[in-house]
Formats: sequence, structure tokens, C-alpha cells
Amino acid sequence: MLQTTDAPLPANANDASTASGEQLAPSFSPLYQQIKGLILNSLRLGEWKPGESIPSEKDLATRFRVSQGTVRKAIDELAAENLLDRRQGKGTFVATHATQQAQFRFLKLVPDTGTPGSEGPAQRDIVECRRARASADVARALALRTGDAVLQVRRVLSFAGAPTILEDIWLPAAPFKGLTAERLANYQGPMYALFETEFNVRMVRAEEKIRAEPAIDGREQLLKIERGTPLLSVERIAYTYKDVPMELRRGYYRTDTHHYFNTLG
Amino acid sequence: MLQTTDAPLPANANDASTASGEQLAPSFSPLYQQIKGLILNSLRLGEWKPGESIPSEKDLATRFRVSQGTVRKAIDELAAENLLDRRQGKGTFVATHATQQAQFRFLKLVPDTGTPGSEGPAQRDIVECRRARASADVARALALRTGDAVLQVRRVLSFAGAPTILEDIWLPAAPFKGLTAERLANYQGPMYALFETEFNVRMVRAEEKIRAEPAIDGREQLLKIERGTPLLSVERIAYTYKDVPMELRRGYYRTDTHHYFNTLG
DNA sequence: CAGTGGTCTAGACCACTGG
DNA sequence: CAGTGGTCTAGACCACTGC
Repeated sequence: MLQTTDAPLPANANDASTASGEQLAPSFSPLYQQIKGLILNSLRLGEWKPGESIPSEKDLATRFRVSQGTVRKAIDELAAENLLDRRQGKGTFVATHATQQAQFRFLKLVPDTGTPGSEGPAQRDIVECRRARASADVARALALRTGDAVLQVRRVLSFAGAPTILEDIWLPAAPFKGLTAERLANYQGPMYALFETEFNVRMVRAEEKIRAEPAIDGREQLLKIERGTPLLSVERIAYTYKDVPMELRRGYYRTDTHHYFNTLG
Repeated sequence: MLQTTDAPLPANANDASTASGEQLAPSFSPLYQQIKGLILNSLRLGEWKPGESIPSEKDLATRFRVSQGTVRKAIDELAAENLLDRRQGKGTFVATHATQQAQFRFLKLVPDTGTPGSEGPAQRDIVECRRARASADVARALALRTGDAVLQVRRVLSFAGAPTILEDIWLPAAPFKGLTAERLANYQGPMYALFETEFNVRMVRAEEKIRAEPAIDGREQLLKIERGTPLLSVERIAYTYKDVPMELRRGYYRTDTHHYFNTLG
């Protein structure tokens, strides 16, 4: 398990190198970036699974034939991107959506009063779960072709008994083969945690486009509000490693008791 | 200008130190955090102004009597928080809202088609600018007391001729003494850049609460849309150094041609 | 060319965790 | 106590900027 041929470049061979491909424009790439890429590959290939610890910095340093400081800088960036999780005295772990503090890492809707998790666990009701064919815009979002097989899920999240979020979710059928309404309904914990354990798909990053739209097309009934009530429309595309899109999600949020919270740095 | 009494602690005196106050709970604070605090103080006190360069890492290292690596780590964090701006070969600069790339650092509304700045400069119309007394909720947001003097500004931003954003802005009167509708109207560039140059107030961080609300109370007329049209309501509190709130802004965004864009890490 | 930030190393020591 | 991540140093060298 140690000492395969992971060594990056022959140490100070940053000139006229044939390298290992995948780069043409960036004429110069620091060592720690190459190490970061190697660690990323191991993550993507599942050498270490979410929740597990990766080798110690010292071990990685000898494996990659660089100093500990260089490994450290690589891990620094991966930790800043929430791909790894450092814990002093214990080790460095592959980040996961299954931990308590990451329960709602991608859900920015919080109650107007109280703290983010103060309403207790959300009630989740699967309204629909079926195979379908990708429309043009769904295909574009998921980097598929129009007509490709997708899974479509519709569910309602309720807080303190009040239906608050309606979500339409589209997933590429291939990586999620075998996903059913039952497995979704029976699973306790975040949906993205199920994706990790059951389908080996880890969501790493997401983008959201937010609009204000009236409740129509039956959404008013599922959320039990008056037709035409303004809703927050949140279109999310979630990505795995290497910026591969793996989910399109259109959420409709009630904002009479909750609000979308964002911090600008 | 060099060698005042900035030296942090007598080097390795992290035990039972009387320190310089302002800390009780964190039993241990690394050197680079103390350096970061010293740099932050100099920024807050205006020793280096927005857009200017700060001393080189080597100079700061000798001034603070630490190694360059320690200064570097302190600056690393300040740069990550967008307080400083490193430029290789040139120096490290105090971040500013007056630069081209930071034009809309706090405005997350982008056109549905085209790139963020593709519509040309926004047309800004000051609708109102007057002195007022802080209501209970305005006072709470700005850490004032109810009835304290505030400045209230209302303006409309138009893109490609179409009114798109209506903003109500509240500022504490004291730090912004002398701000008038004329100065706002005549100033070219972001409002936060004017705050920096004219009032020595630098916005560092902000929080936004987003809701969907119908256009009422005259907002429909200013935005030239039908009454009741869903609008994105964006309530922002902007902070200076030390988390002091300096602005409350309630924005109403049309989202038929634009959307609020957010990335989740 | 000198000056700046950026990278890399080797080694010492500290703080935290768990058995 | 050993093992982990976290801090700090001193020094060498590299990449970029501008004169």
C-alpha cells in the first residue's frame, strides 16, 4: 500500500517536463498542487471512503517523496474546500454528509426564530419517484443528452408539522441504478449521505439560482398555501469531484416562517 | 515608523501571560493569530488605507520580531477574508471596493443571459435621501437605540433601461455626517467605495436574509411592474472591522430577467 | 537588476487525542 | 505514552513585476 509509483515529478523538474498530461496552459504548477491532484484522484477512486481517515501527513510525505510541509499545504486547500476534515490529535478524514454538523450543509433555509436545527428533524414525504426521460433543460444541467434516462423525485419537507419545502429532483439514471421510493423513504439522514453509502456518489459543491415565483401548477396544494403566494424558487446543480454534475434540484421554499440565509465575505 | 512596541509576546510566553487583554476563554493563541490581530488593528486605525500597499513580509517580520513564515500565515488568513490582496512581485494591498473586479462583490443578482457585467453600468436614481429616527428593528440591526438619528436612502437601479432593483438603505447618522443626495448622485462607482474614501468606513462582510414577497406599498410603481408580482426581498446587514454593523439595506429584486446566484462549498 | 510574494525543505517543539 | 495535527523557525531558491 505504500510506495507505489505516486511520486510526482523527479523533484525540481518543472521545466520542459512531459508531466503526466492534463495540463497545457499552466506553464508552472507548484509541487503541492500536484500532490493535491494525487490526493484528489485517490478520493475520487475511492481509495479512502467518506468518514474514513487518510494516512498521516508523515506517511503521505514519504509516499509522495516530499516534505511534510508540502503535503500539509495540499491538505490545507482540500480542507478549505470541505473535501477533507482535519481533527487535531486524531487524523485527517474524508468529509461526509452523514455527520451531525453537516446535516444541512447545502440547505440555507433557516427558521425566522430559533437556531437552524431547533425545529427538530424534518418530516420527509416522497410524493413521487419514477423513471423519466430528460427534457432539454434537464439534460443540459446534468450534461446528458435530451431523452436520456433520469430518475425524478418529488418530495415535501415539513418543519414542526408545516409543509415548507417542495423539491423536484432529477438524477442521471445510470449512477443511481436501483434507487426507489422505498429506499428513499426508509433512509434516516440526509439524502446526500445515502448517495455516498449506496451509490458511491459524493456531492462536493453546488450552485444555486434563486428567484421569486408565485405558487402555481399544484405546488400551492402540496404546500397547503393559497394559489399565487410568492415562493422562493431555488434551482440547484450539485457536483461531484471534477465538476461532474450529478443532480438537478428545483426547490420551492415558503418564506413566511423561514428565510434563506447567506453570508457574503 | 519601524520598531515601535508592536512585538507580540516575549517569544514563547504563552503560559500565564497577562497578554494585552481582550481574551479570556481561548487558553492558547498561536503567534500568527496575534500577528493577525496586530495587522487588523493597523487596518482599522487606518495606518494603511484601502488601495495602498502594506509593508513587505520581511519588514513586518522584523517589526513584529517573528519569522517571515509566521507573518505569511497571518496575511494568508486576512487575504482569505478579502481584507488584503496579494499580488506577486508587487506587494500586499489593502482591499478596496473601488477596483474593477470588486465592483459588485456584494451584489449577487446577475442577468439570466450573459455575464455579470454584460449589461453595462447600472443606472442609479436616488429617489429619496433624508434624516430620520431609527425604528425598533432598524436600531437593532445597526446596534443603535430606538430613536437614534439615521440616514435613509431609497434608490432604484436599472439595467439596460429596465428598473430592476429597489433599495432602502439605513445608515447610522454619526459616521456618515455630511452625506447628501447630491454626493450620492454625483459619485461614479460603487457606494461602498464612496464610503471608504469619504467617510473612512470599509465594509468587510455582510449577511443576507432572503424571502419572496409580493410587490406592494408603492414598490410596484417604482419598479414599473404589476402590483402583487413576486419580488426577491434581500435584507442585508453590512459590517466593518470588528463586526460592527454599519448599514442595513432592504433590496427588492425583480427576478424575471435576473436571478440571485450563490455557490455552496 | 533589486524587490516582492510564492514554494520547498528539515527539524524542533507544542497541543490534542486515545489507549 | 505514542501518534496525530498545528506552530514556528531559518534558509534556500523560484516566479513575477517594474525600473
